Amino acid sequence: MIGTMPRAATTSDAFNAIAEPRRRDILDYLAPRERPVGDIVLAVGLAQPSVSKHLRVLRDVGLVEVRRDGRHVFYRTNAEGIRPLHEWTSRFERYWRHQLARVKERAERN
Amino acid sequence: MIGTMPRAATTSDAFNAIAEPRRRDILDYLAPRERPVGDIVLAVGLAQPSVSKHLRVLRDVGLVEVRRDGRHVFYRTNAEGIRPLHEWTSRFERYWRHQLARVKERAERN
DNA sequence: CAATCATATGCCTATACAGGAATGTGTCAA
DNA sequence: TTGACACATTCCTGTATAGGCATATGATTG
Repeated sequence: MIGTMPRAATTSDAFNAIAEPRRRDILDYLAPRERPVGDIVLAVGLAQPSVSKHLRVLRDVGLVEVRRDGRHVFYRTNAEGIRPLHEWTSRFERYWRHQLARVKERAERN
Repeated sequence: MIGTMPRAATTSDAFNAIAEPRRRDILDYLAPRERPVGDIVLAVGLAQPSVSKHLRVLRDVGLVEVRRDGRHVFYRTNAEGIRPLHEWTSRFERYWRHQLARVKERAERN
């Protein structure tokens, strides 16, 4: 049998990958520029193995890219991978703008 | 003991809630206007209990709101809940714009 | 009140983590 | 080659699903 359909793998797509807060922390930290794993460990305050595992997930879904330089491994964000997420959320942008407009409108009537 | 720290609950925040594709389907379907559960069931092609459970999650994180009218329960999106997601992804927007610019640049040199 | 429609909730199971601890792997210096 | 440094991977465990199925709940009508 195929069995049931549990929660999807974190590596199934960017949406699942960024559901984890620490992975967003990592991406935030990497946003300005590439960093070696050791720096990421210090920045996010997690154990090194945990960080490596998170980086593995981010790498599998294409949210980060890797470059090796001697003993150091540098990670950098691949913003292109975040784009689908941004585009999906953009679909609803107009709605909160409308809401904001309504709120303002009400405020101005007082 | 507190135990280990497994994957966060889907109801912990919007990021976790929308990690599930069917929930995004539901939000997409609700985007234009409110709908009763029965219509959502037909639209997403899931069993009614599954849909109700997804709606429950979306409701718990504030991504949808409910209105009851007789036997029918109408759900509508609360775009405000998607906003944090949009804003988080916006942080990286400039990067893919830069990438796009670089790609264009290369193309124009040929 | 009974029957029915529209939803919601409970139970069960296979699956997928996330972190901790220990260990493996690759690279460089002496 | 040996030791140290920088990361990656494996194993283990408690927790959190997502869907199927059965059932409970709320509202409407006869």
